[in-house]
Amino acid sequence: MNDYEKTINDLLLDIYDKILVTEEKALSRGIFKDISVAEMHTLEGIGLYGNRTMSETATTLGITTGTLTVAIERLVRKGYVDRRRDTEDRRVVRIELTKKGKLAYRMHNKFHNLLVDRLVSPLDEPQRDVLMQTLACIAEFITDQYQRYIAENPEEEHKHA
Amino acid sequence: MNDYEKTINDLLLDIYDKILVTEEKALSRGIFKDISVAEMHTLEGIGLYGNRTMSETATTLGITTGTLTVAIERLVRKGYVDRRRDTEDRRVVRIELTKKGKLAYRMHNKFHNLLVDRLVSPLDEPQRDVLMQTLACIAEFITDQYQRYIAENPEEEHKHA
DNA sequence: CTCCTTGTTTTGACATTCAAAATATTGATA
DNA sequence: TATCAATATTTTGAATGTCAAAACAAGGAG
Repeated sequence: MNDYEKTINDLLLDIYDKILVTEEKALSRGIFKDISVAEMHTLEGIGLYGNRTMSETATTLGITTGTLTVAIERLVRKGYVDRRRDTEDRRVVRIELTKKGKLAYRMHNKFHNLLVDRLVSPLDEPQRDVLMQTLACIAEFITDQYQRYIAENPEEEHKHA
Repeated sequence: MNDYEKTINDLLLDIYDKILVTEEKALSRGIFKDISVAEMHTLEGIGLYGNRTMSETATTLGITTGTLTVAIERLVRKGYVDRRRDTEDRRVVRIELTKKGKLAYRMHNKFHNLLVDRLVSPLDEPQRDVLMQTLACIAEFITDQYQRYIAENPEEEHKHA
């Protein structure tokens, strides 16, 4: 491990260490004090263009449907999510963000947007291309690793969005 | 947020998410199957040069002492940590990694190093520069937010290592 | 109509976390 | 020295997040 790699490693550790706490605190002070990072993640999984089923959403989030049932239970109670049975196939449950849920989603996204903006704004056009290539390359590698694990456990097809 | 920024955002989220899952799976299939990511994090908090107290370690990890007590309980039972009362001040409890704990710590470090190595090895020089810049920018952004939170809560000085 | 399949919920278990109460020890002081 | 406040840790009770497996409900093929 050379100096460059060591620095990258340290940066990654630092980011991972602080990001969760920061997000959690940002949430707990905002307008939507009553949802956790995990719950926000669930809102993201449902997405703005709702009408997705429980299983679809669970797959997106990489959790079991049982876990999602419990999470949705709470989010419905808190008024962030709407849930109703499909009229065509009454086994299916459709979930959707309420107005409040969508608002929370957008507020949280602002945090991400701010970060990305900060990231790309100092870069000129060629550098932006390089950034895109770099991230694409890393994403490809890590997806590869990820798929390898999935391959060993074919039952868990966590198709992360 | 334009298309370019949206793609960057999606790539970042995807990478973030998959690195976490990869780490978790790597642990659960490695030699030390019986410890979770959180437990490994606790081992990291204790560090190789042991003899730290419960409170010191809890502060490093950003958790309460009560939470740490429970975690250490399990890690002692599993043979990763040694715990004994300080002979000078018998209120104090000193914890330390066992041989097995140190081995696990080092193995996990290797995993990180290998991951970073594989991540950057396909990148050319300009890509590496952009990567470094980008991570530094993210770390700065997060640290910034993080500091803002610390400033509002001076009592909780999470001095992350 | 029966039975298999599919989508969801329920249940039981465990990990992680906090806040607050309980416990043990120290050190200062009346 | 006996007492008491402060300090370090553990214990307790509660919430959240998670899974696997069982239970339930509905659809669809014969």
